Amino acid sequence: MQSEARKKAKRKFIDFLEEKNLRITDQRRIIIDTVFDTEEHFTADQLLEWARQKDRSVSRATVYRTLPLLTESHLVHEMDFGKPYKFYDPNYSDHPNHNHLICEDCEKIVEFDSEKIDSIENQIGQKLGFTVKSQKLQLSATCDKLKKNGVCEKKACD
Amino acid sequence: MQSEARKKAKRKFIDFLEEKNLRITDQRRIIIDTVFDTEEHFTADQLLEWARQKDRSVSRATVYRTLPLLTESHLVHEMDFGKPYKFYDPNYSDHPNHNHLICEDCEKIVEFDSEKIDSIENQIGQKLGFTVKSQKLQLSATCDKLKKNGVCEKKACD
DNA sequence: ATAAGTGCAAATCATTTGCAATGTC
DNA sequence: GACATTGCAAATGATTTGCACTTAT
Repeated sequence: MQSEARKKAKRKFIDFLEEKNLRITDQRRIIIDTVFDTEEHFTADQLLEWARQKDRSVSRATVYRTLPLLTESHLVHEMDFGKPYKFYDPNYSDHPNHNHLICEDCEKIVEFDSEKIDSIENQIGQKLGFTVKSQKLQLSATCDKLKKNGVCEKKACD
Repeated sequence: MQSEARKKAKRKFIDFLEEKNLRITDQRRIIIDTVFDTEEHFTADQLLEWARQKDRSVSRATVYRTLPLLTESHLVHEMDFGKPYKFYDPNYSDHPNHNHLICEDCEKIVEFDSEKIDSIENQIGQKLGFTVKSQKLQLSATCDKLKKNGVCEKKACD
């Protein structure tokens, strides 16, 4: 699909590593490929699993050590939905202004843009005496389809 | 200040417990008093500390077992700011539509209302096929005062 | 009496870290 | 070769839970 954007993101991350004098190892390459070949949001655990499918040499520690680099480079966005683990979003550099809705029934995460909200946020920050660095608008919701059909798209819900 | 609202909140929580046939113990009374006598946002650990100042018989386990009851009653709001521990807000029932800004420098949490955002959120949910159950708009920001004066209100920042 | 509540200590579970070995530049 | 990076296993730290005892109703 959008392999162009993904290739660009990979290159940008490699550049980021080089600028910081960090090394491009096999494991990092595999993690990068995994991250930017999916459009889905993922957890550290999922990323580990996917990466190890490509190459067993990737360890949990390396995943956990690479994730902060990915977020620091602003190519991946870290998100907290009140669950005991974090979610990561590889689409961030494409549309940095997007927000998220998580379905309480199936944990599906849906992205949406909203510039309107962005401008309100900055107004609010100003009024309070802060400079807004980042915003997270997170909606928890229940799926309308579920109520009608008894199932979500992603998987069965109870 | 607003001891009326606080008294009401305490009573509501007692009612909540009674309706669920749960018991009103000394420890719970102390926790309730602690929670609704502050207007600050707090963590489980802070609540434990404050409660134990009033009465050493309160244990960490009881705090952790009471917190879910408080949030279930909708009198206290649980919040996640991407830190490894949760924050709780005892002002929730007063203005259920408020959102939060957290200062990255000193962890100070500031509340603000915004009905504008609420209505946008519901529109978005509808468009996507979800019924919005709850929303969290969280801004991370840096303190303007800090930049000028080199200190935040709450404590020194680096 | 009985079912709920308590403290304690042990268990969980995501994430982090120390260390000795290995790989990159 | 210097220094970053790795996997492993152990550590961390917030939260949860099993259990035997205690208490509210």
